[in-house]
Amino acid sequence: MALDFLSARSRSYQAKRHVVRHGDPLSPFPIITDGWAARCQILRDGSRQIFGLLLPGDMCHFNANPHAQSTHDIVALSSLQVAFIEQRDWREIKLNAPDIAVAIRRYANFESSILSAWIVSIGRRNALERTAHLICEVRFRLELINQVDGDSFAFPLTQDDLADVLGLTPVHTNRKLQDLRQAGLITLHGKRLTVHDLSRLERLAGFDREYLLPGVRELVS
Amino acid sequence: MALDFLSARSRSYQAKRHVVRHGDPLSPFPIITDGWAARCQILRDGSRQIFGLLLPGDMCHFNANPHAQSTHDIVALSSLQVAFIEQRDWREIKLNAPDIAVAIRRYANFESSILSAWIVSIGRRNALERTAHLICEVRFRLELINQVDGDSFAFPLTQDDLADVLGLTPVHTNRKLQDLRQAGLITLHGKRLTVHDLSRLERLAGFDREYLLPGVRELVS
DNA sequence: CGGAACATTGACGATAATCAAAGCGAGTGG
DNA sequence: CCACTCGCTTTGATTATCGTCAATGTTCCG
Repeated sequence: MALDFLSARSRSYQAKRHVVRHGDPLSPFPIITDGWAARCQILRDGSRQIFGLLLPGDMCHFNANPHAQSTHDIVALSSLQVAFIEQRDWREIKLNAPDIAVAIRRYANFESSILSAWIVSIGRRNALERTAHLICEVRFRLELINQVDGDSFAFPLTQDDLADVLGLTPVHTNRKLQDLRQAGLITLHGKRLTVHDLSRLERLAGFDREYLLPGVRELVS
Repeated sequence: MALDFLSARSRSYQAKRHVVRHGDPLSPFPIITDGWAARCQILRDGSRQIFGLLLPGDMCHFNANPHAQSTHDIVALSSLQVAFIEQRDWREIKLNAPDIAVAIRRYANFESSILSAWIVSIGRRNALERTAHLICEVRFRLELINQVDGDSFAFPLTQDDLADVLGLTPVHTNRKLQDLRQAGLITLHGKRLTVHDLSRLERLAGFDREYLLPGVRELVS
C-alpha cells in the first residue's frame, strides 16, 4: 500500500516543511517508494543540518528508536510516496524470512558507512570536494536502484537543501556548484543533474566507492 | 579473556599508530575493556578524520562488515585492553540470550545517534560550541560507565587527536580550549578534564542529552 | 640531563559566512 | 496572453572564522 500523504511539498524554509516526527502514531516502519526525503535537525539559532538522504527504497525509521520522541525530524525534499509495513507484518517477516532480517542489518551498515563518510567529508574536505563527493555518493546510490539515465538523474534538492546537507551556506554552495559547472564536470538545471566526467569528478572528490560496496554486495545478493 | 595486545601507545602522527585493521584475521568481535580508541579515516593529503570514539564497553567492529576490508581504521588513543568474543560464542549468545542481541541492536542505535550528532556539530556549530559539545557528550558517556569522578574524568586525547575529532586544526583547537578555560568552564591538564560548570557548558554547546537517552534506557535495563 | 612529543603563541592568508540586492522562471490570476 | 508573484538562483562587497607557517615553551620520560 503506497500512500501519497506527503504529495504536496510545502514551502517555507525553517521547520515548516511537511514533517513526520519520529514516534508519530501513524508511522510504523515507513518505506519510501518514490521521491526524496531527509533526516535533519534544527538548531536553536534556526539553522538546519541534514544528516541523511532517504532515497526510494530507504526506510525512514531505520536507526530510530520507535518509542522515543527522537530529536530529529524527517522532511520531504520532493513530493513523496511512502509505504508502511505494519508492526505485526514486520514481526512475521522476521520470523518467516530471516534472509530479509539479515538484509536489513546489512542495510543498517550501509547507512552507518554513509554517516561516517559524511563526517569525513564535512570535517576534512573543502567545500568544492565536499560538494563533488556528495554528488558522487548520490549518483552511486541512484545507480543501485536504476534511477540513473545515462549520465544524468533527477536531483530534486534546492540549493538551500544542498547547503544543509553540506554544512555550508546557500550562497557558498551556489558558488561551488558554479565552479563545478565551469570546470565542465556537471550541469544542474531543472531538478536534473548531469555528470559529464564521472572519473574526474570522483578524483576531485576523493570518492572511493569501496566504502559503500560491502553493504551493497550483500544487499543485492 | 582480556588481552593487552595494544598496551604500548605508539607515537608518530600519521597512520603509524598501533592499528587494528578491519578484517584482520585476529579480530573476531573485539570489545574494549579499558582505554580509548577511535574509528578514523586518512585522506589522500594525509589529513585524518576521526568519526567515532570507542570507550570502555564499546565494540570495535560494531557497524562493520566482517568480511570486507573496510576503508576505515581503528586506532588506539591510549593504552588499551581489549576482550575478544569468538564467532561461535557469539552465535551461541544470539541463540541462548536473545536479550543480549536486543541490547546490541539498541547499542547500534546509540552509535548511530552519536554519528548523526557529530554531523550536526561539525556542519553547523562553530569551533567553540563544537568543542564544548564533544566534551559534554564524552562526559555523559563516561558517566554511564561510572568513569566520572566528581566533576572530572580521564581524558587521554592529545590536542591533535581532538582536532581530528572536531574537524579543526590543532592550533585552532588549542585556542578554543583556552577560551573554554578562560571562561572558567573547564580545566584540562595532564590527561584529566574537569568541568567546572556543566550546565553553562551544556548551554554553550547546545547539548541536549535526549538524543542519547532513548538508546540508554534500553541499554541499562 | 637530554630529547621527543605535546602545547602555546604570533603573524599572516585562505576559505567560508554574512548582508543586501538583483535576476530568473515556473505557475497564477486577471 | 500578459503581468505578477513567489521561490529560487546569482552576484558583489565585506567580514569572520578558521587554517597555515614557524617559532618558542613546556612536560614527560628514559
